[in-house]
Order: sequence, then C-alpha cells, then structure tokens
Amino acid sequence: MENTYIKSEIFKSCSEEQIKKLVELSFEKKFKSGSPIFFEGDHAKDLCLVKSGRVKIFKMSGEGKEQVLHIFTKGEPFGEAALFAGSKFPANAEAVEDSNVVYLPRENLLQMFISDPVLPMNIIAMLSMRLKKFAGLIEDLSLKELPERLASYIIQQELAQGNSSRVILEFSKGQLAKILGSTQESLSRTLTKLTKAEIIKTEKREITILDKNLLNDLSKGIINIKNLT
Amino acid sequence: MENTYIKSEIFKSCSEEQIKKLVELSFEKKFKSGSPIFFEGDHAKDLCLVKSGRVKIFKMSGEGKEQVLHIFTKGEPFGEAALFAGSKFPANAEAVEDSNVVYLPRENLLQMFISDPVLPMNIIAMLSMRLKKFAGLIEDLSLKELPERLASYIIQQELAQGNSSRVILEFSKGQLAKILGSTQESLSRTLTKLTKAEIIKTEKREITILDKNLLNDLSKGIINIKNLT
DNA sequence: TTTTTTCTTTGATCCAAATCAAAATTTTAA
DNA sequence: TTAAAATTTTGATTTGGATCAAAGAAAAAA
Repeated sequence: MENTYIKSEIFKSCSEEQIKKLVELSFEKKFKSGSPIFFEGDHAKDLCLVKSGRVKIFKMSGEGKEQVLHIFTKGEPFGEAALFAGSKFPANAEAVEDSNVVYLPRENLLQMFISDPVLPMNIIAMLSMRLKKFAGLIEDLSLKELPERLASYIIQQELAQGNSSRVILEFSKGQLAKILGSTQESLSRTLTKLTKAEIIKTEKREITILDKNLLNDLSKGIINIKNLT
Repeated sequence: MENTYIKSEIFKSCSEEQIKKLVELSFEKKFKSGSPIFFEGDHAKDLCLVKSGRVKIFKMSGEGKEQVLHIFTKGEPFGEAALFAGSKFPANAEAVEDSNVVYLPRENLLQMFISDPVLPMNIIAMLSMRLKKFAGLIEDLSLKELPERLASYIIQQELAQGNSSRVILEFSKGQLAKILGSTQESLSRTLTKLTKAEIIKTEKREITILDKNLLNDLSKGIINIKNLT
C-alpha cells in the first residue's frame, strides 16, 4: 500500500478514508542527507512525519557540541511538542539520510481531532512515551557513566535487532557518541575497554556480545568496567 | 473557593459542575515532608494532583545520587506520563513539604474526556510543555557547565519572582544542587565564584544580582567564569 | 538562652571524560 | 586500483566537578 508511512501509532485508529483525506491535505519535502529540516526557535505550523529516511532531533551548544534527543524513522511524527505547546521548535532537526518528510498543517490536524476523538488519545499516548524516554535520557546523562550507557544501548539494540547476540550499529560511531552524550574518542576508548574485557567483540560496524551477563550487570551499574580483567 | 487547587491548566475548561463531580470521584492523601508518594516502577492507577505543599519527582542511581526532574506545587498534576503511556511510573515522587495529594482514578478521568473534548487537548498541551522542559534539562546536563546552569536558574527565578534583582531560593542549596544536576559542594563553590566576581551577592537564602549583564552572558555561555576577576 | 540538629562552606584529592594532536583504518570516488 | 575523503583509534594532557573529610553557620528544639 502506498501510504504505509502513516503506519504511525497516532494514526492507527484512522479509517482508510481518513488517511486518504490526510494525505490530500498534506504536502511533502525532500531533504538530502545532512541538510537541516528546521532550527530551534523556528515557528511550527505543521505536524512533520518521516515518510522515508531518518531524521535527527538535536540540541546544539554555542561551541558546536551536539546532543541528540531522538532519531526518527519511517512513519514517526516529530516536532509535535512545538505544535501543541509553544509553537517554537525546542530543538533542531536534520536529515541523517536522504529523507522525505510529510507535513500536515496544524489546522487540518486539529480538525481531524473532532471527527476522530481517539486521535487525541493516541497523541497523548505518544507524548507520554516520549516523556518517559526523555526521563530515561536525563537519568543516563546525570546519573550514569559512559560504559553503563553504552552497555544499555548495546543491549537495547540487540533486543531490537532480533536477540542474536549481534548488533549492527545503525549510526556512525561519531553519531552514536552524540546520542550517548559523549565524544567519538571517549566512545572509542570505552568500546576498546569492553573488548579487552572480552564482553564484546567489534568488527567495523558489527558488535558481537560475548558475555551477556557481564554486559547486563554493567548496564545496571552492578559491576564497573575498571574492576574487570 | 474551596477547590482552588484545581486551578490547574488542564481543568481550566471544566465547568463548576464538572469540577464538583471530579472532586467527588477523587480521594486524598496526606504526606509528611520527606515521605515517599510513589516509587519508580509502581503501577499508576490515578492522576495525582498537588492540593497543597510541594512534590519532587526524581530519578535515583544505585549509589543514591539523585536527579530532580520536577518540583510541583499547588494545582499541578503529576505522574501523568505513566497514566497514559506504560502504566509504570518512570521516576520517584516524594513530598518536600507536608503535602496533600488528590487522586483522580484513571477511569474517571477517561470518562471526563468524553464529556469534555477540550480536556484531552489541555493534557496534550501540558505534556508538550513538559517535553519542552525536559529537552531544556537534557541540553543543560549535556551541553552546559554548572556556572552556566546556575546563572540561568537565577535569572529565571528573578523573572518569576518579580524582576527585582533579588531572588529568594525556594529550596535548600542541597536540593537546588540536585535540580541542577550537581552536588552541594560544587554548587557552593560556584556561588562563591559568582560572588567573588561581584556578579551576585548572597546572604543565607537570598541572592542579589549585582551585574545582570554579566550574569546573562554567563547563562548563555558567552563568557566564562574563569575569565573573570 | 543553650543545645542539638541540619545545612553550608572550605580544603585536599581524585577521576571520568573532554580536548588536542596525530596516526591508522575504512569508505568513497576517481 | 589508486587516490582522496571521511571515520576511527590511540596517545598525551587538561579539566570540571565528584568525593572524602572536617570545620563553620543557621535553624530548630529543648
């Protein structure tokens, strides 16, 4: 089906007809990998939806340091907080691959709320999930050290990628560092430590988990990397 | 009026009658200062609302280090993310003063959604605001140093307290440190630095801003405390 | 008051991770 | 293939802020 990118949780309750109308009311833009989609502070007029590719939402410091908040893929809406709260985007968005983004004008979305009262509930559920995710990120940044965060990330990815003890990194290590709130160099060193402790094995973009128990303990802060090997 | 604690943004659209019904359906609990209201992972069955006092929402590490996510006061709902997303609280809640908390059962709230379709919109707006606030906290923790965060906090408080160049700290310095993602000792040292640079003056819980421009530049990372005096 | 408890500051030391710099590897393009 | 560009690793050094310990100040209780 053509509109599978609207697989998104928030529109799951919509009928074929509604989806069709939604598509008619929306418009689309293409972004080359690396190009900005919007900037922090920009005025939000539409709900954005990733039709294809991947979009990174991030904060940037004066010195150019970056913290990634989300990376969204096909079917996922983004920039909604701005749409429903202030109207200004609280962070920047950039395509990390060649991407197509669909825009649904705010007014049209609000109209849909009236005809489909479940829609707001879906939005609430989605925002709540995001809030939970952010709470986790805050916890990570404030209370955990890099090896712990990295271990969590690997475990989470392994689960997402089918529990095969193998993880293909979906981002460059530089990008991953920014997701984990760190730097390329520190991430590299930490990966080396995990490798030397024989917890994982890395080959280019592929990580193999050798000791899942240790990795798990590490991710929960039960053990510390420096007490190993 | 008796129910002023339901001044909250989310119920602003409700009629007197609805508020009355809401009060009937809810129940209340008292908490002594310092006592837990719920723990991370607890099952969320009700919407919580601060009737009086103050409630702190926080994450805690295995070593007992704490990061405050919010402090809520009279009229503010809390723990909603859990209610609408997973069902488990993503963080802990504790009374930081003697507090009364009102509980509105999930089912009753959902019922109200049907009779008052604006209510979900208010919830969406509130969740969006929280999301924005979290994005700011993530930015602070990841991209800013303590002097910068402290400067922002002082400026923001001064604004909230009436623009008089005077700020009365609403929390103990230990508590404030946890809000800023730091420790008592580091906060104390940073306050001393700002004082020595004659940017602020502190007396017990009162801070007087001496140089608003410098404080502002500091909060934006334009200048660095160590390049001063 | 005076005493006790709680909160805050200061000093000394330590550490995770950032930064700067350069080499090595991988990927992409020619 | 080879060359060029981008990414990653490794080394040396610095640093913001945490931690441990103890003294000092405020607030609360007796």
